[in-house]
Amino acid sequence: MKLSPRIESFVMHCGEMGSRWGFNRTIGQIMGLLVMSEQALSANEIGETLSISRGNVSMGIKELQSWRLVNVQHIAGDRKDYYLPSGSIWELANRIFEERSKREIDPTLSLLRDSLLDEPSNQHEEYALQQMDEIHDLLETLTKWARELQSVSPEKLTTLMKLGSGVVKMLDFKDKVVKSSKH
Amino acid sequence: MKLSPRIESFVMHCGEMGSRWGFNRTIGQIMGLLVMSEQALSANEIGETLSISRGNVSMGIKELQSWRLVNVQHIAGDRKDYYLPSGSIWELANRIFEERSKREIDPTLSLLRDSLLDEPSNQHEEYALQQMDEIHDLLETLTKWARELQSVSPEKLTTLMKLGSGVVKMLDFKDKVVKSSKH
DNA sequence: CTAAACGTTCAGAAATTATTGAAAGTTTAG
DNA sequence: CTAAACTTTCAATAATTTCTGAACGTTTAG
Repeated sequence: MKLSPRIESFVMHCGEMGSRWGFNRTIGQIMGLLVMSEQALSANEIGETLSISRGNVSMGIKELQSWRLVNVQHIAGDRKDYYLPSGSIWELANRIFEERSKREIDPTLSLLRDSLLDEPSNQHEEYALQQMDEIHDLLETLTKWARELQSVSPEKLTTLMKLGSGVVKMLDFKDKVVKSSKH
Repeated sequence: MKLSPRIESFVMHCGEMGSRWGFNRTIGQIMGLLVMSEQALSANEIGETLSISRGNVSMGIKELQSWRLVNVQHIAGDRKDYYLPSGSIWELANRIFEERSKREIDPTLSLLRDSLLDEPSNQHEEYALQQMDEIHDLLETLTKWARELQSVSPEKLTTLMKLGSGVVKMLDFKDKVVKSSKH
């Protein structure tokens, strides 16, 4: 499949950014390609378009499935697997976010939880544990916040995001209302 | 410098997580070590404690400085540079967040902006550009949100975070108040 | 001025990660 | 059952990233 220059440069960009987004070049390219394509693509089409081996496509798709970013589609009378993004751009971003906190935050949180069970045993540990405790708190708050936002409907989330720092003004507003109702 | 088992395992964990957080093992370890240490450390102390070469420490510190995560401290009558984290845990997390969006989002945003200037030139591009546009929107909203939250004071941000999905209930609350005031 | 005590750089070596392609596994049409 | 059309796996290889240590630069004490 030949890509237009513009689409090709987007796909290649996804490759370059791949490792920053948490996967590797090939996987970035595959995802970029699938997102750009209106039809689901077969493994062969993907491999030919990106000039990568059949085996590599298979591994890449497997990884993307573990991130819940692609789904398989079957076409009646055709034995091939056709791959497509598992949802809208919004949903994909959400999954990446979720999956990344699982990989980047959860392990640390669990280490810190264990580590903080015992009392400090000397001067150095006193300070170190204090620091660990702060990190622990921060991460707990972050994941709690993230988890709760996951359960909010996309529309409300959009409203919230569009509001930006207006959220803070709203906080003040609520404070005022609550206070004045106490009088 | 000999570390207690608990501190050592935290530092090693930072090493393992390093690449997931956007840097590499050594850099993760150095940062972990500095965060655990009440006193600023010299390059030699860092290298000896972590068993890494002098050159590697130098490069690691340089990288951490480019992330604005460590500062240098000088002690009168001592020629050595002493390194320490550039702020509280909260501030460090903030900087990592900021720096990562710079590296993970900005380049894509700029590619998309350019790419979306011209009209689609065929059927495939029509769909592809629509997708690019959605990604563009999402990233713009995200960065705007992030930028605005950066300008909010830590205390208010803490209140906001502790509130969690309560924020959404507040949205409803505001709606109600606004609506009822229209009667 | 010299030597010691630092920090920095960078070419080559080592370690890690990604990729290929051949072999093996699976499914289905005939 | 067999062959064809697929997918998956994995050992070997290639590419990339990280690390070392020697060479070099700078500053200052004596």
